[in-house]
Amino acid sequence: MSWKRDKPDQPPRGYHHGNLKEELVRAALGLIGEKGPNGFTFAEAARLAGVSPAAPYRHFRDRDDLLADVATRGFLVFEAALTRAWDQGRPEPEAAFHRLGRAYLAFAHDEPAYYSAMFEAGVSLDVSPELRSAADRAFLVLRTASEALIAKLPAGKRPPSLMMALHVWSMSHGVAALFGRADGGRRPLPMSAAELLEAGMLIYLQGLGLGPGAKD
Amino acid sequence: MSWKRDKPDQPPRGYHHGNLKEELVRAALGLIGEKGPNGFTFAEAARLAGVSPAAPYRHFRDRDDLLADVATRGFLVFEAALTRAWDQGRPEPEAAFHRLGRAYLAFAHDEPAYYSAMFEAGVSLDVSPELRSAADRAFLVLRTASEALIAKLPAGKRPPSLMMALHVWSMSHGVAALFGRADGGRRPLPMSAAELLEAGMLIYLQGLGLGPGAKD
DNA sequence: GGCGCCATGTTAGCGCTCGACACATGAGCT
DNA sequence: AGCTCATGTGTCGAGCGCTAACATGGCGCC
Repeated sequence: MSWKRDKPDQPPRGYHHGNLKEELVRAALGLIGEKGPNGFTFAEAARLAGVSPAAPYRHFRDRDDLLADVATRGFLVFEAALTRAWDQGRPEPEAAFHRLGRAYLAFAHDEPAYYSAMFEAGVSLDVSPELRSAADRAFLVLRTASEALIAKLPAGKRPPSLMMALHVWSMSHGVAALFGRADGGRRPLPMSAAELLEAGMLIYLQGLGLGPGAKD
Repeated sequence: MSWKRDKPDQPPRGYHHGNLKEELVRAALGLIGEKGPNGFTFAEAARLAGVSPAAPYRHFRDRDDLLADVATRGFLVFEAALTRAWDQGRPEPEAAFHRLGRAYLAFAHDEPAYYSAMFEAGVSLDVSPELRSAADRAFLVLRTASEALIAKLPAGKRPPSLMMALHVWSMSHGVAALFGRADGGRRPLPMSAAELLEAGMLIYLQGLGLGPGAKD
């Protein structure tokens, strides 16, 4: 009845929606962004898309399946943002590296819905190969950047690039999760999350021997 | 551990449970540990406690209120664990500091239910003053440890202890959230989460000038 | 062009949880 | 003893996840 068309001015669509899957994903994104990954409801997404509560099951096995799809798309967007920020390490790896950190936080801040689905919804990476592959590709950007920085160290003092990438990811994720959300009711800080992360990364790089006054 | 009431051979209790609030919290802990912070259900906790589905509402305003209570208790346990690990910086701050990091991960690993409620359930710290206060006291341990380490630096090179504590917390939380859970279906690592965090902290401290070969 | 398949949508319905009532019980106080 | 009130019970309505059976119409096939 009422889910037919909330907006009566919308052009009436036929029996078939034609693009329901996309619209469900967008509805889910909006709901997750508004009310968190748990406030999102299958039935409400259907309502937003203007279809009956059972229609989504034609496109997603269940609620988790939709969530996993959102997370997969999130990782794709994430990877694109990170890749753009890294820009193959131009003009120099250090500057590009700090752009990467800012891009990480910017993504968590500007795309809270994606970020929630990716890291906070409890979706296992194993539910679909596409999800894992998308997550792996996003991580690969961090790894590539870490390798480029490590290459500037003398051969004897190079840490494993995988470990460095994991450190970078951990710190970025920690800052984003604890302090980086849009005033999510967490702790007030004397500095912005971006500044906090940048300072932390500078100290970490210094510890690796990649400080500002490091000689290569 | 036989707090379950579903055993029919249990001595029947009277109309009043007598300790329902505590038992609900323990039931919630068990459920969160088993099925994640969302798999936990108010009615099921009541069932585990052997009371009717409506009884919990006499003790908790709603589901979130119970979750917040669990989180508050979690922070108390967390603070105790961290305080014990730090042990006032004995015998020397560096060793105590690394104990602290291991304690952080051990807590995330050994008490996944508490950790979920504290950091992953989306509970805002503002829902109750006790929760915020408990979280603040746990953080204070990290801050105290950071101050003790910073004091070993020459006066001109001391970073703000708040910032350092935030860095420590961020990295610990990042490692715990991304890799520290009990094989929760995340990414396989070439090293344990504890080793990863310890290595990261060593590099970070090195960057601050607190490395193994630092002179004080 | 006509026909039929089947992807996509709808309705109906089951079992569940959340949360709200009114009501029952009995522990502790006076 | 008798009162009182915190605590537990029974029951209800609304909403959600998900399934099964049915309706529609776009598209390929002859």
